[in-house]
Amino acid sequence: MALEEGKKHRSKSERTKLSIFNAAVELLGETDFEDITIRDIVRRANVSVGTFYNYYATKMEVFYETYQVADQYFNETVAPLLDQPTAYERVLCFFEHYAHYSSELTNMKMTRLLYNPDNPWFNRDPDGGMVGVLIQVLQDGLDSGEFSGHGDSARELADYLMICVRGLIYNWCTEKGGYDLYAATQKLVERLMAALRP
Amino acid sequence: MALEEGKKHRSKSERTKLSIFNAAVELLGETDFEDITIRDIVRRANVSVGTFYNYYATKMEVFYETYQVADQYFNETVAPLLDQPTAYERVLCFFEHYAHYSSELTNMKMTRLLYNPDNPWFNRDPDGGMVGVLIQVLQDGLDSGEFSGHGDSARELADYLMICVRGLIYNWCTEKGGYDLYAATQKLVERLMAALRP
Amino acid sequence: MALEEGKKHRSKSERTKLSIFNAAVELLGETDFEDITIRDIVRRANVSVGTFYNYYATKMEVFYETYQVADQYFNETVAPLLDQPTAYERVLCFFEHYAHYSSELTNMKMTRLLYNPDNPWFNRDPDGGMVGVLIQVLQDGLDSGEFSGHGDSARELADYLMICVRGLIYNWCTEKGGYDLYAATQKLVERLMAALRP
Amino acid sequence: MALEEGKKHRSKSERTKLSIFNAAVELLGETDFEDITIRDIVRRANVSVGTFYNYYATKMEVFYETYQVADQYFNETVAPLLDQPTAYERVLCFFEHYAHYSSELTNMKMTRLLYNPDNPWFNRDPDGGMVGVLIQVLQDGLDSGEFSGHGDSARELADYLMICVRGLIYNWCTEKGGYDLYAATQKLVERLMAALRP
DNA sequence: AATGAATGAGCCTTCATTCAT
DNA sequence: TATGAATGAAGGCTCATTCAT
Repeated sequence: MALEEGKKHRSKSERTKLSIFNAAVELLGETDFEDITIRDIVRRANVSVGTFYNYYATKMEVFYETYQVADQYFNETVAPLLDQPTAYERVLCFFEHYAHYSSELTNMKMTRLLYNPDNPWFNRDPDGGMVGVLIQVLQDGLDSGEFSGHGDSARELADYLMICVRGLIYNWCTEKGGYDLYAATQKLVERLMAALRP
Repeated sequence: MALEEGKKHRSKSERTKLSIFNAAVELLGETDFEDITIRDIVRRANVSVGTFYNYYATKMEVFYETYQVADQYFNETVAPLLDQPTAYERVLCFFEHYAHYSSELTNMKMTRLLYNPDNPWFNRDPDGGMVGVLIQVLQDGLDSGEFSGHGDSARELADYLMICVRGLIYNWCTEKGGYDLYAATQKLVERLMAALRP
Repeated sequence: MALEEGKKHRSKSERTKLSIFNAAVELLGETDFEDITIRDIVRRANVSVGTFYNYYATKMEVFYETYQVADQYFNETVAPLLDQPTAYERVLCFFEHYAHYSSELTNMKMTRLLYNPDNPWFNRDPDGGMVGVLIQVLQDGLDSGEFSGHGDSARELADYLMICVRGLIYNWCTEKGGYDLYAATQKLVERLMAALRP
Repeated sequence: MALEEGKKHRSKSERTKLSIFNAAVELLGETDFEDITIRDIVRRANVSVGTFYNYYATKMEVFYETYQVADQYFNETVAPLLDQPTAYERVLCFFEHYAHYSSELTNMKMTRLLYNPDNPWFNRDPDGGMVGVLIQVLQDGLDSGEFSGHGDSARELADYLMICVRGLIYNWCTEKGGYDLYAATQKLVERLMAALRP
């Protein structure tokens, strides 16, 4: 993923850290998390093991960092794109990006890792991250009467959608990406939205 | 899990194998799969490492076996219980048992493990296992006009439901079983069934 | 090798022991000694591990027994065949059988094993075994003036020949039996005999 | 073995590797190859197991390395010493060094190990290694008419000599080095050379 | 005599992490 | 900052041997 590409004039230190991070992300796209060794990462990043530990205190840290990056991506890049006229369309668009993001960054092990309660980013306020973006869209739909939560809040509806879509991504992972995640996501979300009809 | 409890007069050999299997299942409920060692299992089963390998050729095998057990359970125990008048109720009942089963046997690691393509049981005919039971119920509903697949087959609808419910179980695992899985499953399935209304 | 074939009416016990011995010998012809497990042997002999230990106290014993068998074979079967007119021909004939015997029974690991000083058969009187047969032939040649030991005794000449021929068998083993051991033995012995010309 | 002793100013890394190699060689002189454990090696080398694997990918590798060292030794050290007037003397000298080398480095297990077809050095061009040195000497003798191959090439004659001398070393090993290998080698080679008389 | 389940010491190998340079 | 050699706990698995049946 072309994360960070727009920025320039990084210090050497920043570039080293980024090369480590990118190497980790790349490997995550190819290999199971627990099969990735520090050696794999530093070999790809062309640095030494010692250097790795100059930037990350443990092996987990570099992976946790991808979580932050995801939130950033949704807040800075995706949120501004959600300008479709109906909330329904905006939900679809949100998950289109979610599918895109997932198919490039996530794999089963990674997802599991990020949801590991040891992850210090795990219990952060959901409103601030990518789910926050979705909640906002759903709230808009509830407010305008376009959706009915049948008693549930926007946050609860977001959980409902996220849980199911993650189930799909999970399934897609187990099938080794053997089908089109975009199309499958779109079809699934359309179905799920049936429950939000007023 | 009370699996196997009804049977009697097992040979010593059968009892040993069962104690290993049960120890593995128990540990799976407490610990990550990859953090469970052979030594952990045999310590709990009160046998030696050598004994473990008398019954299972590799560490994986004992876990794969839980998969078989699940299919058996659904075919032999759950299927006969699905005698409610409407297909809708039977679907709910199926997932009630699925939630029950999952909350006792499954955890995140286990699910992931079982979906590992290396699992020889992974590519078995789905109609024969637990999903087969669900497919049958959905087919009945489609045939009677109680459901509409909107162009999808019973198998595809089963996938839709299973994917989402697994997403829920997965979420439940990440939250360390912090909420009532039965209630959550029931609520989710009711929502999902909105998409099957004719 | 058709060892023991001529005898009849063995007791069940004798037949069991023989089947174990034969299984061990067969495996020795296919696999390295240290890669043969008790399980391999008993599986081929169609008996249980317990039965193995009823007849042999340790894994080694069954292999050591082949040594005895070799001596027997040379004393009982080969010796009577050495009736050629010249000692030279008798030496060639002896090694012809030696090559035959080796190519069917011996492999590198086995040879090494049998020469292991822990082998209780190792330090037995050489005159009694297969080398004894060779020594006799050489003594005859020395006595008749057909050979000259250039100061060495028949025993020393036998060692000279045995050492070199074993070197050949050893080489043949490392090349996985890739050439004709009979022909190579014959050629080698002819060469070695040049040193025994009066 | 005094290999490598002349060199100085080795890096720490080189010294560590050498200490592992030397420990392995030492142990080989005392114990069967298959009875030598990694732990034995590293204990003697005063390094950790992990360090062993920093230098050798498998247990075999360290032993295979002795093979390379042997070739080097013969090419770099022995070959220049073969300056005697007759080819016959040069052959004797070659095997004198061979006996020296073997009695210090080789033992039965080692020889067997090195001849293991899994050894990547096994099928290397023989002309390049120690046998190459011998072949050259024999070729000289054939060219000058000092020897007669009776139809065989220098390579074949070298095989003849090597096979027999290895048989001797093998015998010497089985007798736990209980006699003077130099003297025995000299006597044997002199005998073997009888077959090369024109 | 025959069985085979049970044993457990011990093997090879991996890899996150440390630290002297 | 950067390096990479060194560490060592820990893991999966093997197999000769024992012994109750």
